[in-house]
Amino acid sequence: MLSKKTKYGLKALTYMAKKGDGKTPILIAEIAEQENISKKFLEMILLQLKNTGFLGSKKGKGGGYYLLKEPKDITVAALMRVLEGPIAMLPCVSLNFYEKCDDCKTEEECSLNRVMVEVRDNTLRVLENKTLADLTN
Amino acid sequence: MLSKKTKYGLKALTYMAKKGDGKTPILIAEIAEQENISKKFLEMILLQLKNTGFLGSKKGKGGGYYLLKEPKDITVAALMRVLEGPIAMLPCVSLNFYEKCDDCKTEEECSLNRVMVEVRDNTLRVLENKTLADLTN
DNA sequence: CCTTTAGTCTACTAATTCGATAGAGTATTA
DNA sequence: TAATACTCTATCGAATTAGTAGACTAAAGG
Repeated sequence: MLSKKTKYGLKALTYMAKKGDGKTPILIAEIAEQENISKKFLEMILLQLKNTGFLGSKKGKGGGYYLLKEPKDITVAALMRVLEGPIAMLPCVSLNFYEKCDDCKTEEECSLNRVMVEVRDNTLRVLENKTLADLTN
Repeated sequence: MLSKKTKYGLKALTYMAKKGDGKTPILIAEIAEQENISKKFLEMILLQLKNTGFLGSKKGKGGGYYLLKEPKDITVAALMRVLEGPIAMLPCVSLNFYEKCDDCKTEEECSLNRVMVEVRDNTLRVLENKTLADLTN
């Protein structure tokens, strides 16, 4: 299951993609209210998305956050990796967060490895091809 | 990501499917050693799988656990639902653990709902058709 | 019948994560 | 220079995760 952080992050950026023109900043407070998200919690999430290159920000009056790329160029998979971490069900089948399992001798012998690779590929086929632009419909 | 509990449970039952004849009990200790799982932790997992109808048990000398069904009749999805809970990424798209999201007005309006349904369907297509018999290869 | 074996059950723990909040600080605008 | 709005650090309680300890019960077998 996705954490609320990931869910809120995706919903917030979808809101921004739907509403914004790409350069006019949008208030945290507005997003929080519209999407029913705790404002303080959302602050943290958007800040992280800024620090990872998805958002730009402007302080003071008329400030807020804005998307740095076009919605169609931001995949759900990329956002999930930043907010949630690995998409795969096991570390040993993760493409971006690979880690060896310490209870398996080899990955060839691991009974779960192959199935989880298959799950991962099916999941990624969806998430890599879905962008913020698709979520706004 | 799957919890270790789920991972261990799947590996343990795969071991049993590979090794057992369906009625001769297999020792917890043997599975734990062969699959590098903490014995005490595995006790708890197998007990749960007994209480949910997957395993039978026998106490005393010559005792242990045995599968109640044939490996080909136990899907990975069924095991994961018992050990891990929901397979879907959001409660509102879970077939077996459905829950309404309190931050969304309606599910039609929710930008994430449709994508997550698609992910779920793709994941289930794999997991529902994969049985313990497939894992033993 | 008594010892050994092996699953059952309850309880507890340490560490981590999750979701959220508080409040001071800083940049920007008017 | 006052108001605005993002930035940063710190903290919090609750829940979850992974694992351990130890007593209890059922069964086999000599």
